[in-house]
Amino acid sequence: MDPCFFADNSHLSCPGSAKETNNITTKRVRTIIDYSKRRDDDIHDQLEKKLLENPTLTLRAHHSCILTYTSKEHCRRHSGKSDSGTLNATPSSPKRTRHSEKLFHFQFNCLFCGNLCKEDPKHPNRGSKIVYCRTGDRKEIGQASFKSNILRICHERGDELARQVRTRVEGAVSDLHAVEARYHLDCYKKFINKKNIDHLKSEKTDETDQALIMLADYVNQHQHEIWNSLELHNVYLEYGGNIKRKRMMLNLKTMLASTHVVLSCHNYASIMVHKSGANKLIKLVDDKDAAEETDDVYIGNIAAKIKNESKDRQPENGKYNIRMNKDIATRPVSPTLIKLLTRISKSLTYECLPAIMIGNMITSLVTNRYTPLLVDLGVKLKDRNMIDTMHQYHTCCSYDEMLRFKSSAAQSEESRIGKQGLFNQENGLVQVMTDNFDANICSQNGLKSTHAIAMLITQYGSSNEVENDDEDFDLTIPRLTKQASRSPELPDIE
DNA sequence: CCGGGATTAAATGATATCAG
DNA sequence: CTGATATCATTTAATCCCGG
Repeated sequence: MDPCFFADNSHLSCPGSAKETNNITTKRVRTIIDYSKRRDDDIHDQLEKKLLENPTLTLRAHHSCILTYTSKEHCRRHSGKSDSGTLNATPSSPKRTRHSEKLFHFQFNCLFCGNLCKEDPKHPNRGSKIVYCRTGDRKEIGQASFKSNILRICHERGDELARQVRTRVEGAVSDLHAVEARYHLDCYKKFINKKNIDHLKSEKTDETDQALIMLADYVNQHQHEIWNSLELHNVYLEYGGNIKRKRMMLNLKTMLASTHVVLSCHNYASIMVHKSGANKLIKLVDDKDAAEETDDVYIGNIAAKIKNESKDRQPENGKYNIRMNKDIATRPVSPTLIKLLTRISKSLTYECLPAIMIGNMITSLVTNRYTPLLVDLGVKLKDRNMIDTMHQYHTCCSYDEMLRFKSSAAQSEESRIGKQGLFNQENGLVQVMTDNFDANICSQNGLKSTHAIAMLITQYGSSNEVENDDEDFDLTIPRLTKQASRSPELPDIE
């Protein structure tokens, strides 16, 4: 067999005689010369000499060797980072698909909170009671239907939750009972609760609270007096105000922020005083550094707490989860962190995915282990570039870890299947059903038709084992060591 | 602080797939 | 078939981390 031209001609590592070499046409030889010039090596000199001697020169070489040699990518690698401009080209952003949006099914999710709304067959009485929408309209004429009632309350509430609920309700093609809508009784109660609605309303109308404005005027007129919150609230009530003391103080504080200060101490009524008079009471320090220092202390405390909680919840090192759901994803997240996040934004609550993501990222960074969610995301991303990119942001595991998971999963599954013994006739009759099926336009053969057979193998009786498995099925698989995941032990074939 | 194992990013090589 | 590109596993040097 003729040796590969590239075997001793370049720095490429040619597989040598391991594979058959191919005939290389004269045309291709010329392209090799071109690339050789670009690479600035001595191959083009050699080849051009040979070509002069024999204008119809052909060579023997491995196809892949030529591909590697002439690949733009390899040329770029070879020529170093001189033209690294293209290197920094950012990878295309991931496509936004419809299924990346949170899905809502009337049959599975609560109409109001949007969370899973299904009875647990094992514990039917556990959790909030589930109500199924049964009737379309009220019997009495003139009574608003359940649907229009909800829409009315949505209008009254006017908050984010109401917006979501309205989208759901209006999205129902027909009546709610027709789409088998359901909801948690508690959620419904919370939703229609008058107090909650009033609370939302009062929040909105704070700015136009006449009683508060009058109170502010009153306080302004008596600049030299010192008020405590109880006195202020009494005056406020006299003016016809209707919100609680604490909230009133907060609102008043923001209204009078430029002229008055509020001095508060835990368990004592807050004191409001004009800034000019405050120094009589307490020596005021307008020191930014001091404020920052106390901030530092607070942040330090919270950080330490979150760190400890995260460490307590670190995922087991030797196990991988094989299932993924919100519960598993939330497990490693520090509750304090969630509290903090919820304070920052209402869209970062305990239940929402971004908060879970942030929590997982933090736990992973603190404990230096990948949480199940990160591994899951890594597997989902699949593409190496994506994984590398997202891993830089620590939103998924490293590519290596993903490989390791796959390898662990494969080996674990292999041993499990081995034990199943579906094809062992001693466990019961093995039944095989086959049928051919019609052409699928996507998978046609050369004759533009498919000739495919579907096969189903079952065994009655062998399900016993599976059912047992289901009861307390091990939801984890062992995490193999690096070495074991790379060089799998081949199963013994008997 | 240090040593050694574990992990990682980047480079590389091999093969598959795409497009003309 | 050719050339370009995508995909993927592996190697390697650098870095990290943990226990002593």
